[in-house]
This record gives sequence, C-alpha cells and structure tokens, in this order.
Amino acid sequence: MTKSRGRPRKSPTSPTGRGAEQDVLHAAGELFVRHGFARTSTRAVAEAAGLQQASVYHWFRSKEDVLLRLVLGTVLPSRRLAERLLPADAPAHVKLWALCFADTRLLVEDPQNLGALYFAPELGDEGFEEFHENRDALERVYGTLLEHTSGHPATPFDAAVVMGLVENVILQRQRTAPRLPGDAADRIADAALRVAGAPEHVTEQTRRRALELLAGLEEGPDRPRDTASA
Amino acid sequence: MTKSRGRPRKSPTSPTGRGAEQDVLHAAGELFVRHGFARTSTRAVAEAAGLQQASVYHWFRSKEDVLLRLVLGTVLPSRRLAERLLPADAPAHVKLWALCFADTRLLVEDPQNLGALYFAPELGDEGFEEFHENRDALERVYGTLLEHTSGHPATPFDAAVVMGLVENVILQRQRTAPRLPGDAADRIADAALRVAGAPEHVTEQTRRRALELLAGLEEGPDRPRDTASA
DNA sequence: ATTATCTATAGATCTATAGATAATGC
DNA sequence: ATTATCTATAGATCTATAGATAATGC
Repeated sequence: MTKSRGRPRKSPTSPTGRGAEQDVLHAAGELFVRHGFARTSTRAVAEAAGLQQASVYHWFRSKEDVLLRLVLGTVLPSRRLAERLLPADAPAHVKLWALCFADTRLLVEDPQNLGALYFAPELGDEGFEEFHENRDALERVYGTLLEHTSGHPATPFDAAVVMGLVENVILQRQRTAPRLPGDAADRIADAALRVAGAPEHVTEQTRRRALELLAGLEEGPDRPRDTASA
Repeated sequence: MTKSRGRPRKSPTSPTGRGAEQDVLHAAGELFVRHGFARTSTRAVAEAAGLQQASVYHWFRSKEDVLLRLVLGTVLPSRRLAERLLPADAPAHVKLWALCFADTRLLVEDPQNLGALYFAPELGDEGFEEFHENRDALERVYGTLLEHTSGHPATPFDAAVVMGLVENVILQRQRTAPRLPGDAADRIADAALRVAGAPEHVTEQTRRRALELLAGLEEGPDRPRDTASA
C-alpha cells in the first residue's frame, strides 16, 4: 500500500477501496441505473464517490465519458465471449445455447445491472460509436449461430429477437419485485433454441456440452491461466 | 368548426389540427421518444406544439403528467385487447398467438413508437402507479394464456419472457436502420408459441383462427359498431 | 515537479407560478 | 364571465473550467 499522491480528500476513505476513478465509476453506475443518466448530477456522483464535484473531471472529460466507460465495460466481456465461442469446435446449437447462457449469466450476476444503461437515450448521441460497434458485433454472432442452428438464413430481425430474449433479463431485474429464478440463464438459453426452431436440442446433453465448452474456453486460447504472478 | 375560445396563439396554426392539448401530446411524444424525457425541456415541447412554454401548464399539471398521459394512452389499448381476448371461446394457443400478434402490431404501427417510453427511468417515480397497474394486468393475461397453452404452471418470469418478445420490437424500432420486416407481428407470435413449448401449433390454421378471432372482437361485445352518429 | 484534490464560480439552463391580455359566451 | 393564451420571472439547479492547495517524488 503506497502513500497516495495528490492532495488528500476531505473524506479520506475511498468507497471502493480501489481509487478515485473506480469510486466514480461505481457511484455513477449505481445512480445512472437507478435514476437515469440525465437525472443524475455530477455532484451526486461525486458525493457518492467521496469526492468534490469538480474532482470527477480530473478522471473523466465529461459526464458522457463516464457513461461510455460503463457501457463499454459491460458490452466488451459479452463480445469477447461471443467471439471466442464462434470458432469453437462444437455443434451450432451447443454454441448458441452456451452464448445465451453465458451472456444471460453475465447480465444476471452483475451486481449493478449495468446492462440497464443500454436503454439510455443518450447512447444515441455522438461519441458512443464504439459502444454500438461492439454491440453490433455481438448481435452478428447471435445471427451466425442462429443461422447454423436453424439451417435457414437468419435476418438481423431474427438475431435481434434471440438477443432480445437475453437482454430481457435486464428489464426484469429493474422491476420492483425480484422476479428472476435461480436458473434464469438456463431457461433463457432453452427458449433461444426453441425460438431458433430447434426444440429437439433442448436436452440435458446440450446443456452439459455447452457448460463443458464454456469451462474449456475459460482456460483456453488467448486467456492465459491466472497464475499467481508475484 | 367553432371559433376558438381564449386569447389567440402567436403562431395561430395547431400542428395537429386537434387543439392545444393534442398538440402538446404529439410534440412531447416525438421529443420524449427521440431524446428522452429528462433531456426534453417544456420549452422544446411548447415550441414544437406551437405554443409558449407556460401555456403547456394550462393543460397539464406538470411535465410528468404529460408523460403519464402518453404511456397510459399506449398501454391501455393493449390491456383492453388482452382482457377481451382472455374470455373468448377459442383454444389457448390461438388466443396467445392472437394477443402477441395484435399487441406487436399496435407497437409496430404506432407512428411515434411511444412504447419506447416504457423504458424511461422516470416511470419508477411516484405518480406512475396507474401505468404499472395496467402493465401488470397485461402481463398477467400473458401468463394465463401461456399457462393454458403449455399445460404447465407459468411463473411471472415466463410471462415476462413472452411479453418481452413482443416489446422487443420497440427496441428494434429505435435502432438506426429499419429492421422490422413487414410480417414482424406474425413472426413474434410464432416465436411466442415456440417459447411456450407448443411449436406444433405454429401453423397456418392457428394464424387463420387467431385472425378470425381478432376480427370478431373488433365488432364484438363492449365495442359498439362505429355507426355514423350524426 | 508532479499529482490529485479542493474552492469558487461563470454561464446556461429549466420548471412552475403570477398576473396581464385578447378572444368568445351570455 | 370564462377561457386560453401570453409575458415575465423567481428560484433552483447543473456542467465544466480556473486556479489554489496539500500531498509525494526526486
């Protein structure tokens, strides 16, 4: 634990314990999801992060920049997962089930439900192109796996319907009462195969093979083992 | 065409031709959907409606009141449709297909895509209880028809998945490129039956019977024929 | 010297209300 | 008298910048 660099904060504890930048992202995530981006002031973010309002601008160029960082942090893991699944050596229906399952699980297990920010109208503004490129790439993977699963050409509409099945859990989490069952990810992935016209593949075998595939990916190529690097 | 009552407007033409209240609702719908509720000022609404900012408050108690009117105007037709379909004399799978089809069509054919307002974080504020009651009632009808179609108990999660399939077209409409095929409503309703575990009912016969059922409802009970009432 | 924070504030909003005004209705 | 509009504005924001300050690094 090295001593911190600049002037000390008035309230000297970092809420996340991981520095001011993370404090701001964490506070903003919570407030943007709960109240919406436009209605959350930089003052409210700073206060929740244990800083003065102006200090946010040492770490971020604008309020929009904070939002961009949050949505990129949410869509990038989904995209990486999808693009590592796509070339895997397994039947298309197993890969589609695995993608829906793992992507749903990412959304369900995010403590802040940051996926809710995907629906912010501000994402239509200039400066969010990088987010949309990544989301579009993810949607194309859904389309490709859907096509290979169903055996028919899949339109962007079809891909969006399946991906919408997954993203639907974001909206369910936002409702007041807790609605998501513990096996939500399995059930969304099952539903995706049914929508894809492959209900005969909704089996224990598909689920088992998909989970094995995902387990393999986690220690697979491009993802070096988490060896304790002293 | 009677003469108008109060002081004349500075710009004397009503954009909708249906009076100031409708002008405000139409302008607000357009702007709230495009830019979001929080980022749309009452000044912008008034200008698009051909009024001065303060005149909005002759017709609405607050900006939130405008939003409430818009979302009620969108969810109420869906709820009415659902509750007239529910007791109809037809198999559950036909009624479920009909509900998904008709509800999707309402969303797809709304010129302003007002369904986008369902996702506004402001709907979580106090004062929107009436909206949520109506949306919840609609969701319960989805759940009941799903249960009767699949033959299994349906959880709130299951109902929300099917209703989410329908509402997904709202989000697809918001994306830049036009993605919705002409038969989007049919395809969503087909997908709903597949998710419900009844792919064997995705047939021309189901579609035909559902369309007949809907045609019957339009002139059926509680909906007096649109006779020219001079 | 560098860094991260702080204080202070400019300038631009934005919502809702108060009260005046210009029509029609009776 | 009633209605629907208008003008003007109070009071409360909100974002981003300027510049001071209090640490550590060398």
